[in-house]
Amino acid sequence: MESYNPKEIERKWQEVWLKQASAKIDKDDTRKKFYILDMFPYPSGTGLHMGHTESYTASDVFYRFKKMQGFNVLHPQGFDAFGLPAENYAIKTGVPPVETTRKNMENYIRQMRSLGFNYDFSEQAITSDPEYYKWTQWIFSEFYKNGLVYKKTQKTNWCSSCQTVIANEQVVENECERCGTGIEQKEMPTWFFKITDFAEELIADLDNVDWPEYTKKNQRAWIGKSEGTEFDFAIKDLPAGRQGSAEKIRVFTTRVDTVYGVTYVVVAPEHPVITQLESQIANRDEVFAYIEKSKNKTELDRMEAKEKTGVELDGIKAVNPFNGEEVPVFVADYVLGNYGTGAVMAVPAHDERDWDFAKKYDLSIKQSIAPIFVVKEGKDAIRDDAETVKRKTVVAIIKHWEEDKIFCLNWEKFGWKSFIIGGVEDNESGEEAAIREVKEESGFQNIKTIRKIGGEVHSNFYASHKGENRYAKTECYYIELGDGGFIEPKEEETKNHRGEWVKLKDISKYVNLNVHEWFCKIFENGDGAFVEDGVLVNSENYLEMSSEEAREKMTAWLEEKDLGKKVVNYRLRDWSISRQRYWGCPIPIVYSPEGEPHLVPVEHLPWMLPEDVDFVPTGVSPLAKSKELQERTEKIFGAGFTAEYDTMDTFVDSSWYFLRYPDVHNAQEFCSEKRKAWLPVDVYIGGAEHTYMHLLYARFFVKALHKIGHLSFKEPFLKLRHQGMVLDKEGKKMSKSKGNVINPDDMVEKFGADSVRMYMMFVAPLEDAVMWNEENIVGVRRFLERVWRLQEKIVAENTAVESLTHKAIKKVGEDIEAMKFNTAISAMMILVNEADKSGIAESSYELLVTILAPFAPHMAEEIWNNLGHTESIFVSSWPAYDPELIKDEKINLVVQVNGKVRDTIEVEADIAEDEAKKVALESEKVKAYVVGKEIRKIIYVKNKLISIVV
RNA sequence: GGGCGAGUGGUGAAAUUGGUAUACACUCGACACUUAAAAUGUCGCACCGUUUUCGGUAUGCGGGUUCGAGUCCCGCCUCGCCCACCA
Repeated sequence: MESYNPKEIERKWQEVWLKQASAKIDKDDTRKKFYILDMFPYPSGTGLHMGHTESYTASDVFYRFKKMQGFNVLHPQGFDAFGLPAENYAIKTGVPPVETTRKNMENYIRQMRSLGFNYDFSEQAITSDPEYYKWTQWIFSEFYKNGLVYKKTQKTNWCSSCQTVIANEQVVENECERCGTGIEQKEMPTWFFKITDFAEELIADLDNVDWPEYTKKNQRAWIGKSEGTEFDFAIKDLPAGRQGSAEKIRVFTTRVDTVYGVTYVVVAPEHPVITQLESQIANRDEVFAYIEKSKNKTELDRMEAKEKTGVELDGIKAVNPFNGEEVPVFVADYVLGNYGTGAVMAVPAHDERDWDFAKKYDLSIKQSIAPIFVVKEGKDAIRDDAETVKRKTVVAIIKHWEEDKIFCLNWEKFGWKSFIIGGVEDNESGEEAAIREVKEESGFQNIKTIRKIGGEVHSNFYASHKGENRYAKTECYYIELGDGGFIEPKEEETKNHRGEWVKLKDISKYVNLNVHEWFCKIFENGDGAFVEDGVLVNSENYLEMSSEEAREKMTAWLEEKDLGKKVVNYRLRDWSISRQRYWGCPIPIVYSPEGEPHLVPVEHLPWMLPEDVDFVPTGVSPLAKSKELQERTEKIFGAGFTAEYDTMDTFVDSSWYFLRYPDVHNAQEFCSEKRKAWLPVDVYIGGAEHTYMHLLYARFFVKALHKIGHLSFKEPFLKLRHQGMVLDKEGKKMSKSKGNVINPDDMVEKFGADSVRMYMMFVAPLEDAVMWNEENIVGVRRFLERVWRLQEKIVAENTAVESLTHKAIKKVGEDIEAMKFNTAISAMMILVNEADKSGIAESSYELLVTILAPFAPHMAEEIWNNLGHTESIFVSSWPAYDPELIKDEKINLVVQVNGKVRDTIEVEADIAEDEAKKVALESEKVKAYVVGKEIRKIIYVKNKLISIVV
């Protein structure tokens, strides 16, 4: 027999598959349909990368498996062919993008064939084909007609290097995702898709799809739903005739419960109220200088100066509707103009950003929420049968006059360790109480300094030394002693506790009561905003209410007074789709001489991308320079009409390509009703980097088309799986600059496609990172060689191998279904290792080759052929395993004594419980541990183990 | 700073979801075949002690639940990815 020669047999079978059009399916037969989809590639000049190789291998394995199971499987491929690199290449070389793209696509197809991927390339979707983008434009028109498209002049992210507008999602750390240039804000007329109309559905319907949990979570976070309250701060004392539109500032907050802690109001630099009130602002120049400066802030300024800045609007006061308090108004760029209402109520005590700002500008900080500690467990838990007594209390942290020591109380009877604590009498301030308690309880008389620490804290617990439930409101004071002047405390003060000095550095480990721990933390780390929920303080009618209840009550009050309402806000913004680029789908819009936009009617679609353009970007869209486009527009619509010169974001093209595959050649519809039966996609495989853009936009398209009535379903991808990254052997990302990029062509040349495929699938689970280490690939190559050589090790019968074969059939089938390709391969290795030693019956060998076929299709075809079959192995069906053959006759019964394995005994499978126990107890090894002891319990797990407890 | 995920031999990784931890591979070592090398095959490979047997300790660290924990609970540590003024 000839030795295994992958190069030869792979070329041979790739030609056969091509000639037989083995990837062709009858798309009108949807009886047992299955749609598995890859994320189509952008045809770049560098060709297929290893990430594609991995995910396309996974889908090819899955596709071949499903096909053998008898499904009519749609497994298409295409190209996301519009995009910047081809245009940039054109700028450099003058080669038109259409040509570059065509050449690159041919290379991709060659590469995909060389890896044995079985796609029907006569049924591609290529986004730059007029036949394809006709329908991109048609969908745009449908969205337009249904109010899902609008044009707005607004600040947009402008990349000065790419000379184009880019979407929020494409801005990374204030830099262009593609070229790394700093993003500027530029006013541009821009077309938007109203993706925010679907924000709620985009969150809710994630519950209905089988996607990785973290992908769902990230997408939910990206959409960023937040429920809160919007309400008005009136502007104080506007002179008559000045009131107009700016008599109030509307703010958005998720924490209306903190409203009594408002000490100022902040508006974003672009907030209209500033110009509306311009004449009232005393420090106009300063304010406008600030606004101008924040507009031109680059990402560098922001990174370096993390500190918040702002300017007060002198002469303007806002009125808190809850308590009538007048507070100053600031403009500051830490408030975003395009989120919420562009204005916030500032509560420094309960918001970190406001805290920082207030500290910097020395603004007042007012507590309105207190943390609350309720003891629910243990001996201090509140008791239903005890009375609750409310008390104001103080905690005093007393520092030694010379050493770094704190005076503490040890309540040995109760197990408490605390600072000095005591009640506040009527007609006594907290500070006075603290001083009095220190003198009475500690005996020390000479107080040098006293300073308040933190705010008010509430606690609810059972006070066993008093036999009552306590609801305590506690403040904390830090006291430094002047000297050791001391008067022995009265006995009643010290009967429950004993005073002791604790080293300063041990203090946080010493105190063990919740309120004391709380103050200790503030004492050690300093104060900050308390941002969690708690109970209301300093809040008039809402005292001691929980944050949650207060939010409801306060919002209801605002609604009743018509001052505000409950609202839901989303982080998600509408999708800006205009790009000032050439190599994209033209937006099917023309403008009348008056500048009114009109849709290009359907009969003129595709609205062709002109060819007579100069690619060099000037900030004006290249399409503006096309004579042909201008003439075409005027010819159809009349003199003076002009075309829209912007093209669409390429994410638009890729948001619906999966809808086209079932019916790619249809010139009348994007997909016929009949062929829509293929949809939605059953399994989608691709990189996790598409979580935020592509996957979100595609979901939006389907929801929008569903709403308009073109689709009957609401989610495009029922099951989604990500492949991990392919890294170099040191675990580093591959990049041109590091020179560690691996080219799939080289690997196929060196090891053969089947080995490359096997290695990709074997080395790690699909979703984990693959470290590409050429040393390790020999493992799967050896395996394939062994499979090959089994052709010479055929025996008449080998029941042990037959049993292993059926076990492998079961395991491989289940593992492919669950996309656990690595363990599927290891099951085949176990089988082959045994067969290599003891031979294999021809029937078993055929079964082995059949289950190997999805992974190593070329070799499988070749052996199958050598075994005398004339048809492709992929025509045969996935074998069923024989349940009788996978049953083990004997099992190893594990015997544990007190949880430790003491013996394993070979017994008949399905042994009865009594019998198993008997066998276990008869074991000499077990006896050594059991004899003379009382057996308390015996646990039996069927066909697994006996656990004896003595 | 926030969110998510992960830590198991020299390495990539398994573990039917609470039931013999380290399957399957790579590397490494020894041996066989060979004039030699490659290829191939056989054996060994978590750690410590006895070197047939056996016992003890190990899944980042520390506790807990359980007859039994890599898996569940609590508290730490380290790494990775994503997001980062979203009120």
